Amino acid sequence: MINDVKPNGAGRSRIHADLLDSLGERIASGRLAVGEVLTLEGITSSYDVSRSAAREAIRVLESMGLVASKRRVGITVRPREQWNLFDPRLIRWRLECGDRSNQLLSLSELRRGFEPVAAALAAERATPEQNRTLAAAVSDMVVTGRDGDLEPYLEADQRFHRTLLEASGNEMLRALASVVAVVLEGRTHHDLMPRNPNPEAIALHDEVARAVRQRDPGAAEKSMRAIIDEAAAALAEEHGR
Amino acid sequence: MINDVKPNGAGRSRIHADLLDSLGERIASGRLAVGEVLTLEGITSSYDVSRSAAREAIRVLESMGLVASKRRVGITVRPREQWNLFDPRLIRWRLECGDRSNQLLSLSELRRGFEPVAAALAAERATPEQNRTLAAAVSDMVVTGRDGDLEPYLEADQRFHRTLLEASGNEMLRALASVVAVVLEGRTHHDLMPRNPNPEAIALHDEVARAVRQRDPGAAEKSMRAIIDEAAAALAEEHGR
DNA sequence: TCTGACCAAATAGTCAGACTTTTGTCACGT
DNA sequence: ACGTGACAAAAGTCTGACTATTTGGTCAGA
Repeated sequence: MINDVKPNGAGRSRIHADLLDSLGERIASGRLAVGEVLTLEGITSSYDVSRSAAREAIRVLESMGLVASKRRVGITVRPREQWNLFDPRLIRWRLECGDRSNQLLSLSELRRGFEPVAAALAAERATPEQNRTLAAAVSDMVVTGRDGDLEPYLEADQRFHRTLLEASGNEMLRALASVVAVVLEGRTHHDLMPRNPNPEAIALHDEVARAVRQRDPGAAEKSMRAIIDEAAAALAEEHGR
Repeated sequence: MINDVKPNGAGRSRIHADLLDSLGERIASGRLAVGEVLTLEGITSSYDVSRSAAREAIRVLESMGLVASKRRVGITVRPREQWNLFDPRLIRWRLECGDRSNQLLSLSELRRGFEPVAAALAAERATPEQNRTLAAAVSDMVVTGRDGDLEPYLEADQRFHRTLLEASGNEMLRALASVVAVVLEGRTHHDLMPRNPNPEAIALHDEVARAVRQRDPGAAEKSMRAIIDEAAAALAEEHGR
């Protein structure tokens, strides 16, 4: 009996969510190794859930590319190359255990690609409302950053990036907002942030907001690239010590 | 009774796959509008499948952010901003109907972000084996492109981009290979390609391959950007006429 | 008439058990 | 060695029951 699931609180559909979370995290962390084989029977008995609950969880994991189900064989953990790494849940699982900094490193490389492009597009398309939101977010980052209030700072930071990606007017870029949010969250919640946010980083956010407001795609793109590089450098430093 | 599902061939788990496909496509195409409400009961009776099958399909759609399920109210189609647009299946559904060119346009903007970065990274990290694969893919593109063999050309094109993304050594970038593959596939299978591939585009692929081989990240990045721009321009032209 | 408490119906969530289909394995005969 | 056929294991599917939650309405009282 695997005592991995959270207590069945007064919440909604806990069984499915808990089972999914537990299995997903076990796979993401490698505790269930690639190639390992499960059976529905095994899951129902070790987690003490019904067959339907187990099947539904497996179907979701299958849709994320984490497992493959075959008759007469069972449920096999698929090789990592087949995982759908952009699923926010999988990202969260991977951050919660195992290769945390690994994940954050690859995410940073990726952000270096798409956030500058998003900034450039936003400079062409942002609405006045979005510009106001960006300015407000930067302002909040300044205050909370100075006081060392990490939670509100995180919220403002997320708001900044989400707004910028939305302002790009590109649905796919906007969809990456949840990914970026998870990354920022993971960075502060897993002690990969300096206790006080770097004032330089905040200044760069301000530069981006200003460039977007002034419809200067080139400058927006450049400053955004600087933000990512700063974040990557900070991450490397925290990781190194 | 909605006669939307493919005939139950000799395949494996047809019921689930067909139901999921049908529902997913109906939602992606907008035939099931945002905010519309389904019930399990309705699904089981209109598709003539069991409750379990319906539940499993809904659970997967839920995990993609396409629907939300609530007691006493039913299964609601969620607003598009909440969809997980990076799920390869959703991309395919959206290409198969409705906003095909819309989707391809946003994908192009996105590719403009990450493929150049991938090319630059590949120039630093590609193995000799990968360089060989890139060269072979370009060679195949030249011959099949000259003869107008669109299917083999597509295959070589996909191979090129997949290899490049893999060579970036970044797992997230590699994961985008399936996205790019679907896009390339959609472009040729939906008459959004010129009958004969543009020789200039092929030359650009060759430039990228050479820059990667010569460990020149800047050149690789630049040429890759040119590829994307060429593709976007071609797409706009095909779309425009 | 408004307010609040309570009740009933609708609907998803969960479970248990049966049957069907596919497929890997192994024993058997050639 | 090489088919080949029987067996069994496992997922796939279906059905029906029960549970839990939430909505919406009803009714008593102020």
